[in-house]
Amino acid sequence: MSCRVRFAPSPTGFLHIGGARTALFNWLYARHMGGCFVLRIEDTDAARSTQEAVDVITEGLRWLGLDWDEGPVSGDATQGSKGGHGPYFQSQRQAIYQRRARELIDKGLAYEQDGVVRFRMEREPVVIDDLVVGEVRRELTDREAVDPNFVIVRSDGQPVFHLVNVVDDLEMGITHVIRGEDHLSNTPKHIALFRAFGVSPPAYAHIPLILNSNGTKMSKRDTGASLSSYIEAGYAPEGIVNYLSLLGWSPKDDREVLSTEEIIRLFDLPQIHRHNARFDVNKLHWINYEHIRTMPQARFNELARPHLLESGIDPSRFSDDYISAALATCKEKIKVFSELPGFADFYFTETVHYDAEAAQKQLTESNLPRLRRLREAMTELPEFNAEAIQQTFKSLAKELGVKVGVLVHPVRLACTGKTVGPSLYHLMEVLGRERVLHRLEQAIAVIEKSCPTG
RNA sequence: GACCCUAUCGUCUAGUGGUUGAGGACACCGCUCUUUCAAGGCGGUAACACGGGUUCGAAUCCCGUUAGGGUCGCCA
Repeated sequence: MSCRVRFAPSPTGFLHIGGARTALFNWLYARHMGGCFVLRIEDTDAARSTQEAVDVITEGLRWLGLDWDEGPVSGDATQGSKGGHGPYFQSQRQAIYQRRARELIDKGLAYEQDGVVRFRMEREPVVIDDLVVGEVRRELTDREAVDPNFVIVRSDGQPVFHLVNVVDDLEMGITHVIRGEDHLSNTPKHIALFRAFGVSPPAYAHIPLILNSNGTKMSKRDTGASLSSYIEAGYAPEGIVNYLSLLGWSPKDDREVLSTEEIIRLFDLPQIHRHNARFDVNKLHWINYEHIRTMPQARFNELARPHLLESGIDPSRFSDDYISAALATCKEKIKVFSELPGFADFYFTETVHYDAEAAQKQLTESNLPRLRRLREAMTELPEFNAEAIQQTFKSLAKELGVKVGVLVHPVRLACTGKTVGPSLYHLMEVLGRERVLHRLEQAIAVIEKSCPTG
Protein backbone atom coordinates (compact mmCIF):
# COMPACT_ATOMS: atom_id res chain seq x y z
CA MET A 1 0.00 0.00 0.00
CA SER A 2 1.22 3.45 -0.87
CA CYS A 3 1.93 5.74 2.06
CA ARG A 4 -0.35 8.57 3.07
CA VAL A 5 1.01 11.32 5.32
CA ARG A 6 -0.47 14.59 6.46
CA PHE A 7 0.34 18.01 7.78
CA ALA A 8 -2.38 19.17 10.15
CA PRO A 9 -1.76 22.71 11.37
CA SER A 10 -4.21 24.80 13.29
CA PRO A 11 -4.77 28.26 11.82
CA THR A 12 -3.19 30.51 14.43
CA GLY A 13 -2.39 33.35 12.07
CA PHE A 14 1.17 32.38 11.37
CA LEU A 15 3.24 29.39 10.26
CA HIS A 16 5.85 28.37 12.81
CA ILE A 17 9.23 27.52 11.35
CA GLY A 18 9.06 24.21 13.24
CA GLY A 19 5.67 23.55 11.69
CA ALA A 20 7.12 24.31 8.28
CA ARG A 21 9.87 21.76 8.97
CA THR A 22 7.28 19.17 10.02
CA ALA A 23 5.36 19.85 6.81
CA LEU A 24 8.61 19.54 4.85
CA PHE A 25 9.52 16.17 6.37
CA ASN A 26 6.05 14.83 5.62
CA TRP A 27 6.19 16.16 2.09
CA LEU A 28 9.70 14.79 1.52
CA TYR A 29 8.62 11.37 2.74
CA ALA A 30 5.54 11.37 0.52
CA ARG A 31 7.52 12.46 -2.52
CA HIS A 32 10.34 10.02 -1.79
CA MET A 33 7.91 7.11 -1.45
CA GLY A 34 5.60 8.19 -4.22
CA GLY A 35 2.85 8.51 -1.63
CA CYS A 36 0.18 11.06 -0.87
CA PHE A 37 0.63 14.31 1.07
CA VAL A 38 -2.56 15.54 2.74
CA LEU A 39 -3.16 19.02 4.13
CA ARG A 40 -5.77 19.13 6.85
CA ILE A 41 -6.81 22.26 8.71
CA GLU A 42 -7.32 21.66 12.42
CA ASP A 43 -9.75 24.49 13.03
CA THR A 44 -11.80 22.93 15.79
CA ASP A 45 -11.61 26.25 17.56
CA ALA A 46 -13.82 28.08 15.11
CA ALA A 47 -13.32 31.44 16.79
CA ARG A 48 -9.62 31.39 16.09
CA SER A 49 -9.99 30.20 12.55
CA THR A 50 -10.22 32.87 9.90
CA GLN A 51 -9.67 32.71 6.18
CA GLU A 52 -6.60 34.92 6.56
CA ALA A 53 -5.16 32.56 9.14
CA VAL A 54 -5.62 29.60 6.80
CA ASP A 55 -4.18 31.59 3.88
CA VAL A 56 -1.00 32.12 5.88
CA ILE A 57 -0.58 28.35 5.97
CA THR A 58 -1.44 27.59 2.36
CA GLU A 59 0.62 30.51 1.06
CA GLY A 60 3.56 29.54 3.24
CA LEU A 61 3.49 25.98 1.96
CA ARG A 62 3.15 27.16 -1.63
CA TRP A 63 6.05 29.56 -1.18
CA LEU A 64 8.19 26.68 0.06
CA GLY A 65 7.08 24.59 -2.91
CA LEU A 66 5.33 21.99 -0.77
CA ASP A 67 2.36 21.03 -2.91
CA TRP A 68 -0.35 18.84 -1.38
CA ASP A 69 -2.24 16.07 -3.16
CA GLU A 70 -5.34 16.36 -1.01
CA GLY A 71 -6.65 19.26 1.00
CA PRO A 72 -8.26 22.66 0.71
CA VAL A 73 -7.83 24.57 -2.53
CA SER A 74 -7.42 27.83 -0.65
CA GLY A 75 -7.96 29.35 2.75
CA ASP A 76 -11.62 29.87 1.87
CA ALA A 77 -13.42 26.84 3.30
CA THR A 78 -16.34 27.36 0.92
CA GLN A 79 -14.09 27.11 -2.12
CA GLY A 80 -13.91 23.34 -2.00
CA SER A 81 -11.03 20.96 -1.88
CA LYS A 82 -9.22 18.27 -3.80
CA GLY A 83 -9.04 14.63 -2.79
CA GLY A 84 -11.54 11.95 -1.89
CA HIS A 85 -11.22 12.05 1.88
CA GLY A 86 -12.68 15.45 2.61
CA PRO A 87 -13.80 17.71 3.99
CA TYR A 88 -10.31 18.85 5.03
CA PHE A 89 -11.45 21.47 7.49
CA GLN A 90 -12.21 19.98 10.89
CA SER A 91 -14.89 22.60 11.38
CA GLN A 92 -16.81 20.77 8.63
CA ARG A 93 -16.43 17.31 10.15
CA GLN A 94 -18.48 17.72 13.31
CA ALA A 95 -20.97 14.99 12.38
CA ILE A 96 -18.15 12.49 11.95
CA TYR A 97 -16.73 13.24 15.40
CA GLN A 98 -20.16 12.95 17.01
CA ARG A 99 -20.74 9.62 15.31
CA ARG A 100 -17.35 8.33 16.44
CA ALA A 101 -17.87 9.52 20.02
CA ARG A 102 -21.24 7.79 20.01
CA GLU A 103 -19.55 4.63 18.75
CA LEU A 104 -17.18 4.60 21.72
CA ILE A 105 -20.01 5.20 24.18
CA ASP A 106 -22.03 2.41 22.61
CA LYS A 107 -19.07 0.07 22.89
CA GLY A 108 -18.72 0.98 26.53
CA LEU A 109 -15.27 2.46 25.91
CA ALA A 110 -16.35 5.98 26.75
CA TYR A 111 -18.91 7.43 29.11
CA GLU A 112 -20.70 10.70 29.77
CA GLN A 113 -20.10 12.49 33.02
CA ASP A 114 -20.78 16.10 34.06
CA GLY A 115 -21.69 16.88 30.47
CA VAL A 116 -18.40 15.73 28.98
CA VAL A 117 -17.50 12.47 27.27
CA ARG A 118 -14.54 10.63 28.77
CA PHE A 119 -12.54 7.87 27.19
CA ARG A 120 -11.70 4.83 29.28
CA MET A 121 -7.93 4.71 28.99
CA GLU A 122 -6.21 1.43 29.64
CA ARG A 123 -4.10 1.33 32.81
CA GLU A 124 -1.22 -0.64 31.36
CA PRO A 125 1.90 1.05 30.01
CA VAL A 126 1.72 1.54 26.25
CA VAL A 127 4.57 0.52 23.98
CA ILE A 128 5.21 2.83 21.03
CA ASP A 129 7.25 1.41 18.18
CA ASP A 130 8.53 4.69 16.80
CA LEU A 131 10.34 4.80 13.46
CA VAL A 132 12.72 7.47 14.73
CA VAL A 133 12.94 7.07 18.48
CA GLY A 134 12.68 3.29 18.59
CA GLU A 135 10.66 1.31 21.08
CA VAL A 136 9.31 3.50 23.86
CA ARG A 137 7.53 2.03 26.86
CA ARG A 138 5.40 4.77 28.41
CA GLU A 139 4.60 4.25 32.10
CA LEU A 140 1.70 6.11 33.66
CA THR A 141 2.40 9.47 35.23
CA ASP A 142 1.30 9.97 38.82
CA ARG A 143 -1.84 11.81 37.70
CA GLU A 144 -2.69 9.11 35.18
CA ALA A 145 -2.23 6.50 37.91
CA VAL A 146 -5.03 8.23 39.81
CA ASP A 147 -7.30 8.57 36.78
CA PRO A 148 -6.09 7.59 33.29
CA ASN A 149 -9.34 8.55 31.55
CA PHE A 150 -9.43 11.71 29.50
CA VAL A 151 -12.02 14.03 27.97
CA ILE A 152 -12.78 13.53 24.27
CA VAL A 153 -15.88 15.74 23.98
CA ARG A 154 -16.24 19.01 25.91
CA SER A 155 -19.33 20.04 27.78
CA ASP A 156 -20.21 22.39 24.92
CA GLY A 157 -20.25 19.41 22.57
CA GLN A 158 -16.95 20.21 20.87
CA PRO A 159 -14.56 17.29 20.39
CA VAL A 160 -11.01 17.74 21.69
CA PHE A 161 -7.73 17.38 19.83
CA HIS A 162 -6.98 13.75 20.71
CA LEU A 163 -10.30 12.56 19.32
CA VAL A 164 -10.39 14.59 16.13
CA ASN A 165 -6.77 13.91 15.36
CA VAL A 166 -7.23 10.16 15.61
CA VAL A 167 -10.60 10.10 13.86
CA ASP A 168 -9.29 12.12 10.95
CA ASP A 169 -6.13 10.07 10.59
CA LEU A 170 -8.28 6.96 10.66
CA GLU A 171 -10.88 8.17 8.17
CA MET A 172 -8.30 9.68 5.87
CA GLY A 173 -6.29 6.47 5.77
CA ILE A 174 -3.10 8.03 7.13
CA THR A 175 -0.36 5.38 7.23
CA HIS A 176 2.52 7.37 8.75
CA VAL A 177 2.25 10.09 11.36
CA ILE A 178 5.35 12.26 11.15
CA ARG A 179 5.13 14.96 13.80
CA GLY A 180 7.13 16.84 16.43
CA GLU A 181 8.53 14.99 19.40
CA ASP A 182 6.33 17.08 21.67
CA HIS A 183 3.57 14.65 20.69
CA LEU A 184 5.42 11.55 21.81
CA SER A 185 3.86 11.65 25.26
CA ASN A 186 0.39 12.00 23.73
CA THR A 187 0.86 8.98 21.53
CA PRO A 188 -0.35 6.35 24.03
CA LYS A 189 -3.71 8.14 24.08
CA HIS A 190 -3.86 8.06 20.32
CA ILE A 191 -2.85 4.41 20.07
CA ALA A 192 -5.52 3.50 22.63
CA LEU A 193 -8.12 5.42 20.64
CA PHE A 194 -7.22 3.65 17.41
CA ARG A 195 -7.53 0.30 19.16
CA ALA A 196 -10.86 1.34 20.61
CA PHE A 197 -12.09 1.95 17.07
CA GLY A 198 -10.92 -1.53 16.20
CA VAL A 199 -8.06 -0.62 13.88
CA SER A 200 -4.27 -0.73 14.01
CA PRO A 201 -2.64 2.63 14.67
CA PRO A 202 -0.52 4.16 11.90
CA ALA A 203 3.27 4.08 12.01
CA TYR A 204 4.71 6.90 14.09
CA ALA A 205 7.84 8.94 13.44
CA HIS A 206 8.50 11.62 16.05
CA ILE A 207 11.00 14.11 14.78
CA PRO A 208 13.24 16.24 17.03
CA LEU A 209 12.30 19.82 17.79
CA ILE A 210 13.93 23.01 16.58
CA LEU A 211 15.32 25.09 19.42
CA ASN A 212 16.46 28.71 19.58
CA SER A 213 20.16 29.34 19.07
CA ASN A 214 20.56 29.49 22.86
CA GLY A 215 18.99 26.06 23.27
CA THR A 216 15.67 27.19 24.69
CA LYS A 217 12.31 26.25 23.32
CA MET A 218 11.28 28.26 20.30
CA SER A 219 8.01 29.91 21.12
CA LYS A 220 5.75 32.02 18.96
CA ARG A 221 7.17 35.25 20.25
CA ASP A 222 10.79 34.45 19.51
CA THR A 223 12.35 36.24 16.57
CA GLY A 224 12.71 33.89 13.67
CA ALA A 225 9.88 31.66 14.82
CA SER A 226 7.65 32.57 11.90
CA LEU A 227 8.21 31.45 8.32
CA SER A 228 7.03 34.85 7.13
CA SER A 229 10.04 36.52 8.72
CA TYR A 230 12.29 34.52 6.39
CA ILE A 231 10.14 35.29 3.38
CA GLU A 232 10.34 39.00 4.20
CA ALA A 233 14.08 38.81 4.84
CA GLY A 234 14.48 37.61 1.27
CA TYR A 235 15.60 34.03 1.63
CA ALA A 236 15.06 31.73 -1.35
CA PRO A 237 12.59 28.87 -0.85
CA GLU A 238 15.21 26.36 -2.00
CA GLY A 239 17.61 27.72 0.62
CA ILE A 240 15.09 27.43 3.42
CA VAL A 241 14.11 23.93 2.31
CA ASN A 242 17.75 22.88 2.18
CA TYR A 243 18.57 24.30 5.59
CA LEU A 244 15.43 22.95 7.26
CA SER A 245 16.05 19.49 5.85
CA LEU A 246 19.46 19.46 7.55
CA LEU A 247 17.93 20.14 10.95
CA GLY A 248 17.45 16.66 12.34
CA TRP A 249 18.25 14.82 9.15
CA SER A 250 21.49 14.17 7.34
CA PRO A 251 22.42 12.67 3.96
CA LYS A 252 25.46 11.33 5.85
CA ASP A 253 27.88 11.99 3.04
CA ASP A 254 29.26 15.36 4.15
CA ARG A 255 27.29 17.26 1.54
CA GLU A 256 25.47 20.37 2.68
CA VAL A 257 24.20 22.14 -0.41
CA LEU A 258 21.48 20.05 -1.98
CA SER A 259 18.72 20.70 -4.47
CA THR A 260 15.20 19.84 -3.42
CA GLU A 261 15.20 16.98 -5.96
CA GLU A 262 18.31 15.51 -4.38
CA ILE A 263 16.83 15.80 -0.90
CA ILE A 264 13.69 13.98 -2.04
CA ARG A 265 15.85 11.22 -3.48
CA LEU A 266 17.98 10.83 -0.35
CA PHE A 267 15.39 11.49 2.35
CA ASP A 268 14.14 8.69 4.55
CA LEU A 269 12.96 8.20 8.11
CA PRO A 270 15.82 6.05 9.51
CA GLN A 271 18.31 8.88 8.95
CA ILE A 272 16.40 11.24 11.20
CA HIS A 273 18.12 12.07 14.46
CA ARG A 274 16.73 11.69 17.93
CA HIS A 275 18.09 14.89 19.43
CA ASN A 276 16.84 18.44 19.08
CA ALA A 277 18.69 20.91 16.87
CA ARG A 278 19.36 24.58 17.42
CA PHE A 279 18.49 27.02 14.69
CA ASP A 280 21.66 28.61 13.31
CA VAL A 281 20.84 31.61 11.17
CA ASN A 282 24.48 31.87 10.05
CA LYS A 283 24.35 28.55 8.35
CA LEU A 284 20.98 29.29 6.82
CA HIS A 285 22.53 32.47 5.43
CA TRP A 286 25.39 30.57 3.88
CA ILE A 287 23.26 27.82 2.38
CA ASN A 288 20.87 30.43 1.03
CA TYR A 289 23.77 32.25 -0.64
CA GLU A 290 24.99 29.01 -2.19
CA HIS A 291 21.58 28.57 -3.80
CA ILE A 292 21.25 32.19 -4.87
CA ARG A 293 24.63 32.40 -6.56
CA THR A 294 24.12 29.21 -8.54
CA MET A 295 20.47 29.57 -9.53
CA PRO A 296 19.50 30.47 -13.10
CA GLN A 297 19.32 34.20 -13.75
CA ALA A 298 15.62 33.93 -14.56
CA ARG A 299 14.93 32.39 -11.14
CA PHE A 300 17.02 35.10 -9.49
CA ASN A 301 15.01 37.77 -11.27
CA GLU A 302 11.75 36.12 -10.27
CA LEU A 303 12.71 36.08 -6.59
CA ALA A 304 14.12 39.61 -6.76
CA ARG A 305 10.95 41.14 -8.15
CA PRO A 306 8.82 41.34 -4.98
CA HIS A 307 11.69 42.95 -3.11
CA LEU A 308 12.15 45.60 -5.75
CA LEU A 309 8.43 46.36 -5.68
CA GLU A 310 8.46 46.42 -1.90
CA SER A 311 11.09 49.14 -1.88
CA GLY A 312 9.21 51.29 -4.34
CA ILE A 313 11.12 50.32 -7.46
CA ASP A 314 8.79 49.62 -10.34
CA PRO A 315 10.53 47.17 -12.68
CA SER A 316 7.89 47.66 -15.35
CA ARG A 317 9.39 51.09 -16.10
CA PHE A 318 12.51 49.39 -17.47
CA SER A 319 13.12 46.85 -20.19
CA ASP A 320 13.47 43.21 -19.27
CA ASP A 321 16.95 43.15 -20.74
CA TYR A 322 18.04 46.11 -18.66
CA ILE A 323 16.61 44.64 -15.44
CA SER A 324 18.14 41.27 -16.12
CA ALA A 325 21.54 42.80 -16.88
CA ALA A 326 21.35 44.94 -13.75
CA LEU A 327 20.34 42.03 -11.53
CA ALA A 328 23.04 39.84 -13.07
CA THR A 329 25.68 42.13 -11.56
CA CYS A 330 24.14 41.51 -8.12
CA LYS A 331 23.66 37.78 -8.33
CA GLU A 332 26.87 36.60 -6.72
CA LYS A 333 27.01 39.51 -4.32
CA ILE A 334 23.89 39.47 -2.18
CA LYS A 335 23.03 36.79 0.36
CA VAL A 336 19.36 37.58 0.85
CA PHE A 337 17.04 39.45 -1.46
CA SER A 338 16.17 42.12 1.06
CA GLU A 339 19.71 43.46 0.48
CA LEU A 340 18.88 44.07 -3.15
CA PRO A 341 17.15 47.47 -3.05
CA GLY A 342 19.92 49.00 -0.98
CA PHE A 343 22.49 47.39 -3.21
CA ALA A 344 21.13 48.16 -6.66
CA ASP A 345 18.63 51.01 -6.42
CA PHE A 346 20.94 53.30 -8.42
CA TYR A 347 20.05 51.31 -11.53
CA PHE A 348 16.47 52.42 -11.21
CA THR A 349 16.64 56.02 -10.05
CA GLU A 350 17.30 59.23 -11.97
CA THR A 351 19.15 61.10 -9.27
CA VAL A 352 21.98 59.70 -7.21
CA HIS A 353 22.10 60.47 -3.52
CA TYR A 354 25.65 60.49 -2.23
CA ASP A 355 26.69 58.81 0.97
CA ALA A 356 27.68 61.90 2.99
CA GLU A 357 30.88 60.55 4.47
CA ALA A 358 32.08 59.12 1.16
CA ALA A 359 31.22 62.36 -0.65
CA GLN A 360 33.42 64.33 1.70
CA LYS A 361 36.25 61.91 1.08
CA GLN A 362 35.93 61.45 -2.67
CA LEU A 363 34.43 64.61 -4.16
CA THR A 364 37.61 66.61 -3.57
CA GLU A 365 39.62 69.16 -5.45
CA SER A 366 42.38 66.68 -6.17
CA ASN A 367 39.88 64.30 -7.78
CA LEU A 368 38.44 66.99 -10.02
CA PRO A 369 41.02 66.76 -12.85
CA ARG A 370 40.88 62.97 -12.63
CA LEU A 371 37.13 62.89 -13.05
CA ARG A 372 37.33 65.38 -15.95
CA ARG A 373 39.92 63.26 -17.64
CA LEU A 374 37.80 60.12 -17.06
CA ARG A 375 34.69 61.73 -18.45
CA GLU A 376 36.66 62.61 -21.55
CA ALA A 377 37.97 59.06 -21.90
CA MET A 378 34.50 57.58 -21.39
CA THR A 379 33.15 59.85 -24.08
CA GLU A 380 35.76 58.72 -26.52
CA LEU A 381 35.48 54.96 -25.90
CA PRO A 382 34.50 53.23 -29.14
CA GLU A 383 32.76 50.37 -27.30
CA PHE A 384 31.21 51.10 -23.92
CA ASN A 385 31.62 47.71 -22.27
CA ALA A 386 33.14 46.45 -19.04
CA GLU A 387 36.34 45.22 -20.56
CA ALA A 388 37.04 48.44 -22.43
CA ILE A 389 36.14 50.50 -19.38
CA GLN A 390 38.52 48.48 -17.24
CA GLN A 391 41.33 48.95 -19.77
CA THR A 392 40.73 52.67 -19.79
CA PHE A 393 40.85 52.87 -15.99
CA LYS A 394 44.12 50.99 -15.96
CA SER A 395 45.84 53.01 -18.61
CA LEU A 396 44.54 56.27 -17.19
CA ALA A 397 45.77 55.34 -13.72
CA LYS A 398 49.18 54.68 -15.18
CA GLU A 399 49.14 57.93 -17.08
CA LEU A 400 48.19 59.88 -13.95
CA GLY A 401 50.61 57.95 -11.78
CA VAL A 402 47.98 56.71 -9.32
CA LYS A 403 46.58 53.36 -8.29
CA VAL A 404 43.43 52.24 -10.05
CA GLY A 405 41.55 52.48 -6.78
CA VAL A 406 42.11 56.24 -6.73
CA LEU A 407 39.94 56.47 -9.83
CA VAL A 408 37.54 53.72 -8.90
CA HIS A 409 36.34 55.17 -5.61
CA PRO A 410 35.10 58.56 -6.81
CA VAL A 411 33.58 57.06 -9.93
CA ARG A 412 31.70 54.45 -7.90
CA LEU A 413 30.37 57.21 -5.71
CA ALA A 414 29.39 59.29 -8.74
CA CYS A 415 27.58 56.41 -10.41
CA THR A 416 25.93 54.77 -7.42
CA GLY A 417 26.17 57.19 -4.50
CA LYS A 418 27.62 54.35 -2.42
CA THR A 419 30.93 52.86 -1.41
CA VAL A 420 29.86 49.28 -1.99
CA GLY A 421 28.06 47.60 -4.82
CA PRO A 422 28.45 45.46 -7.92
CA SER A 423 31.63 45.36 -9.98
CA LEU A 424 32.19 48.97 -11.07
CA TYR A 425 33.09 48.22 -14.70
CA HIS A 426 30.09 45.97 -15.20
CA LEU A 427 27.74 48.33 -13.47
CA MET A 428 28.90 51.14 -15.76
CA GLU A 429 28.30 49.01 -18.82
CA VAL A 430 24.76 48.21 -17.67
CA LEU A 431 24.06 51.85 -16.79
CA GLY A 432 25.18 52.81 -20.27
CA ARG A 433 27.33 55.65 -21.50
CA GLU A 434 24.66 58.28 -21.36
CA ARG A 435 23.77 57.76 -17.70
CA VAL A 436 27.41 57.36 -16.69
CA LEU A 437 28.48 60.61 -18.37
CA HIS A 438 25.55 62.40 -16.80
CA ARG A 439 26.47 61.14 -13.34
CA LEU A 440 30.12 61.99 -13.81
CA GLU A 441 29.16 65.51 -14.80
CA GLN A 442 26.97 65.78 -11.74
CA ALA A 443 29.83 64.81 -9.48
CA ILE A 444 32.16 67.21 -11.25
CA ALA A 445 29.63 69.99 -10.80
CA VAL A 446 29.41 69.30 -7.10
CA ILE A 447 33.15 69.62 -6.71
CA GLU A 448 33.31 72.75 -8.85
CA LYS A 449 30.67 74.32 -6.67
CA SER A 450 32.50 73.60 -3.44
CA CYS A 451 35.95 74.40 -4.82
CA PRO A 452 35.62 77.55 -6.98
CA THR A 453 39.34 77.69 -7.57
CA GLY A 454 39.29 74.37 -9.41
C1' G B 1 5.84 15.97 41.58
C1' A B 2 5.36 11.83 37.75
C1' C B 3 6.43 10.09 32.96
C1' C B 4 9.12 10.27 28.18
C1' C B 5 13.18 11.71 24.84
C1' U B 6 18.21 13.35 24.20
C1' A B 7 23.76 14.23 25.09
C1' U B 8 30.62 14.34 19.48
C1' C B 9 34.12 21.21 18.14
C1' G B 10 30.31 27.74 19.72
C1' U B 11 26.40 25.55 15.89
C1' C B 12 24.65 21.59 12.28
C1' U B 13 26.66 16.91 11.81
C1' A B 14 30.00 12.01 10.11
C1' G B 15 31.01 8.04 13.25
C1' U B 16 26.75 1.80 14.77
C1' G B 17 33.55 -2.12 19.31
C1' G B 18 39.57 -1.98 16.52
C1' U B 19 41.62 1.43 9.48
C1' U B 20 40.05 7.89 14.53
C1' G B 21 46.50 11.14 17.94
C1' A B 22 37.65 11.67 16.02
C1' G B 23 36.17 13.59 9.64
C1' G B 24 33.04 17.56 7.02
C1' A B 25 30.28 22.23 6.97
C1' C B 26 28.87 27.10 9.18
C1' A B 27 30.93 30.68 12.38
C1' C B 28 35.64 32.56 14.16
C1' C B 29 41.15 33.78 13.43
C1' G B 30 45.39 34.32 10.01
C1' C B 31 47.42 34.56 4.93
C1' U B 32 46.28 35.25 -0.25
C1' C B 33 43.57 37.28 -4.49
C1' U B 34 41.33 41.99 -5.52
C1' U B 35 37.98 48.03 -8.71
C1' U B 36 34.45 48.57 -3.40
C1' C B 37 31.88 44.95 -0.53
C1' A B 38 31.53 40.11 -0.74
C1' A B 39 32.96 35.65 -2.75
C1' G B 40 37.12 32.44 -3.92
C1' G B 41 41.94 29.87 -2.62
C1' C B 42 45.30 28.24 1.40
C1' G B 43 46.10 27.45 6.58
C1' G B 44 44.61 27.52 11.91
C1' U B 45 41.88 27.34 16.85
C1' A B 46 38.02 24.11 18.55
C1' A B 47 34.40 18.30 20.68
C1' C B 48 33.27 12.48 22.35
C1' A B 49 29.06 16.06 29.61
C1' C B 50 30.72 13.24 34.18
C1' G B 51 31.31 8.55 37.01
C1' G B 52 31.10 3.43 37.11
C1' G B 53 30.97 -1.16 34.55
C1' U B 54 31.26 -5.08 30.06
C1' U B 55 35.51 -6.17 26.73
C1' C B 56 42.06 -7.80 24.78
C1' G B 57 40.00 -3.09 22.99
C1' A B 58 34.43 1.86 23.86
C1' A B 59 32.70 8.19 21.12
C1' U B 60 30.38 3.54 19.87
C1' C B 61 27.18 -1.59 24.57
C1' C B 62 25.03 -1.42 29.96
C1' C B 63 24.01 1.32 34.67
C1' G B 64 24.03 5.80 37.36
C1' U B 65 24.72 11.19 37.80
C1' U B 66 24.31 15.85 35.65
C1' A B 67 22.37 18.93 31.96
C1' G B 68 18.86 20.17 28.06
C1' G B 69 14.10 19.29 25.80
C1' G B 70 9.08 17.37 25.93
C1' U B 71 4.29 15.70 28.18
C1' C B 72 0.89 15.22 32.17
C1' G B 73 -6.03 20.71 30.02
C1' C B 74 -13.24 20.72 28.79
C1' C B 75 -5.27 24.14 24.06
C1' A B 76 -3.79 22.12 19.53
